Amino acid sequence: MAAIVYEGGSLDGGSLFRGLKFFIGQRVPLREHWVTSVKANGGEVVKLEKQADYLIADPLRPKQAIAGSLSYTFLENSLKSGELVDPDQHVIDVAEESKRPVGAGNSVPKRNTRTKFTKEDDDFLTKWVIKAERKGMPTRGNELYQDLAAKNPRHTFQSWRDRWIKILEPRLGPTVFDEDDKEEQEINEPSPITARQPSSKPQSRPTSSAAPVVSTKHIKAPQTKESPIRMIFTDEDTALLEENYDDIMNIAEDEELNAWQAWADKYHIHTAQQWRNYFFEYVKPRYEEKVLLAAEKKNSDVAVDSEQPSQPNKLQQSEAPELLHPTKISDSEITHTTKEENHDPTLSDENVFQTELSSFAQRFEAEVNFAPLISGRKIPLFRLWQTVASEEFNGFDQVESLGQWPKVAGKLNFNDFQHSNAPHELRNCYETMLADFEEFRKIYRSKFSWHKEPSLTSSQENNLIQTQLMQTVNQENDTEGGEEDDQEEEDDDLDNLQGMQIAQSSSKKRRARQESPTPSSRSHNKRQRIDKAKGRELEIPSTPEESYAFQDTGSKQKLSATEMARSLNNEVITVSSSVSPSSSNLGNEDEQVLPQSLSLSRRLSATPPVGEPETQDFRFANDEDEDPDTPSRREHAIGDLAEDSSTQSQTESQKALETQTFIEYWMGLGYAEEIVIQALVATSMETDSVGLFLEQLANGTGLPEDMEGVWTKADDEALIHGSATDYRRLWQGPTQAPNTSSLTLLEVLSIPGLGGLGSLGGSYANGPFTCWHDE
DNA sequence: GAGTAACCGTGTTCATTGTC
DNA sequence: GACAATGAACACGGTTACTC
Repeated sequence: MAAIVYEGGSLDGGSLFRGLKFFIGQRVPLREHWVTSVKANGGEVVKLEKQADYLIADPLRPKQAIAGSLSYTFLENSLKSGELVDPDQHVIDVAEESKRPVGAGNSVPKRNTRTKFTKEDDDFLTKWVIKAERKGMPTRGNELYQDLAAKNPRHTFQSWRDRWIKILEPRLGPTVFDEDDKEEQEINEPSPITARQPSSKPQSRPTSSAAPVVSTKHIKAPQTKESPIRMIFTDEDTALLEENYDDIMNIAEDEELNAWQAWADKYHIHTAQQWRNYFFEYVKPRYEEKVLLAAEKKNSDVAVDSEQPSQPNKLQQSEAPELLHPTKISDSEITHTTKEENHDPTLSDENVFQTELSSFAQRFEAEVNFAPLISGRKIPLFRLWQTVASEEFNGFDQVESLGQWPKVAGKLNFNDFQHSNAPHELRNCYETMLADFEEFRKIYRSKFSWHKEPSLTSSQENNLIQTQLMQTVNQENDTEGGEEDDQEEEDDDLDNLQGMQIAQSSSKKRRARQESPTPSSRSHNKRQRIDKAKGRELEIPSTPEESYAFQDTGSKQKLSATEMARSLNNEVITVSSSVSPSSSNLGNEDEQVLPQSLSLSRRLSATPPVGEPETQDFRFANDEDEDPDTPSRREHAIGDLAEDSSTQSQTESQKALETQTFIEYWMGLGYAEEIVIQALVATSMETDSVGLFLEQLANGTGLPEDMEGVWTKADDEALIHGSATDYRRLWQGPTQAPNTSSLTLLEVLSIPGLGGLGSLGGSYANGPFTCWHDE
């Protein structure tokens, strides 16, 4: 062979590569040069690798080289030498994993024939992809189709993938579901969607420019192919899906395909896939977020909107009622006793429910999720409360004993097949967040049957409340006389002592110490259920009582009147008035009611607490001067309560009995008697605070010194020099606190000039207990 | 031969993981 | 935390069998 050497790429022609076919990779350096050189020397550059005798590639890119490829140095050296050099010396060492043969390669089975996609293939593929998508798997990756190809080798995974991406997904809907599917659909039970979809919905709706658009990630058909299906979803579309949220979520997995197709058949404006994508990508997250926000908003509303009287379902009406209660349980379904007796407003008024539960939880530093996630759905906690507390189920204990949680789940539209775990989750949810609340309310409501008093109207209750407050003021005025001028500083102390009790109305006297104590400073309910939430990080916003603390004076009375109309407070107020509205002895009245109930009610965020009248002694002492309306209201209230005045003379034996009851109650909860007594002493018989201290005393951690209601050494030092010495004799120390039979403290509460319990200092666990009287 | 669609390869982007 | 390595996901385009 005549060797023609082409130095520097000269192209004078030759026969060096005559008869040889080369495939030169696109990324080979100086590719054009090599192509020209090959052709100039009689060779042929082919377009297909498999047509080539030699594959020329870049040795610096072995991964891109085909197995058996030669480096371009083969051409270079051959041209230099004028003869073909040994190709073996120029073979590119292709990495094993990247080796691939010419053409389809060996990594996948080479198919000599094409396999047409049948309808069965398409259906199989569609169901496979939808199923995967529902599990959150990517539908455009390789893995999904590799698995599919392993299960159904009629096509390669690439082919399956292509089929879906290029063909089925764009046109999904009308073409995916063939007659066979429809027949199958007819055989199966009608899906919830088809069974419950509204019959009068328009079949087409105007397009809203502001409406969200289905993700083009999944649906690109209208952009590439002729399709009557529009991409824009209107608010009506959204509302339609939200209305059927529960039903959609209850669709069994194997029914989903047919259900969406049926849905799309009825609402032709979108394909089944579009409807489905839109629902899961937009409607469902949005819906759940709305539920959550609605719950949170209610909490904040409760804190801020203190002057608003309880308006049943107000929020529900204003904020997507169907959202919060897509399948609302009717009041009649919940209870038939609402109008006659013992109506629990928490069952009918979500605002009340959330208010009271928030307060209850706050009391125990627990966190309440008003939109808990159950089997992937966020449900309003109120609905769970309504359902379990309804007459049909009659509370947690009955549901638990009768194993009715599946039935409860059914009531909440959980599919027993698809959401098999929903009953268990609902139970846990209820037990964690509602069981104690329910128990509390049961005890509380049964304890005070007065609530069933049918003759006591709301206005009467309000009047009772007013009267209670006014009588408290009267008592104070009668006993303190002109000492009111000196009350300001004392009020601060009272604020500290009584915490939120005064917060509602004594706005001007708020001090930093009234701020909510740190979580660690609060004790917890001893019971286990509540403690479950103990470890959670508190996210409860500023306490509602804080909000009330800044109510203007003019609103105080109104606030009391309206808020007290709320159930729990009504209960307490009525108790106070009916049992013994002894206006001057706060402690006495506290002891008249169930300790836990009382303490809890005092913590109720948006409502004046149980012992409000008593605890407002000093507040109203000031308020009297500020509020010109007070006298008239007082007269009115007194008039309403005239018959109760006879009950104000509580005997000491009654007091002793109540004190005993109080202590026994807490002992019944597992606290040692001395612990209860110590807590009582520490709180100046402020039963509201007892619960806060009991746990810490029981744990041996002692009482915090920076906690409201706990009197510190520093406080004592500052205040010990007053006329309190007159009363110091009453206290010998924590260990000598009044026992269950001692009413010494109770007597102190009514000592003229002392100002009731409010002016009585608390104690700290390890220091001398001190009473004082501000000069 | 042209058109279609099944099949395939490759480059880019991005998220995850491991290392420093 | 920064960086690199790795692999999955994705988009795009090429190849080729098949049909008309």
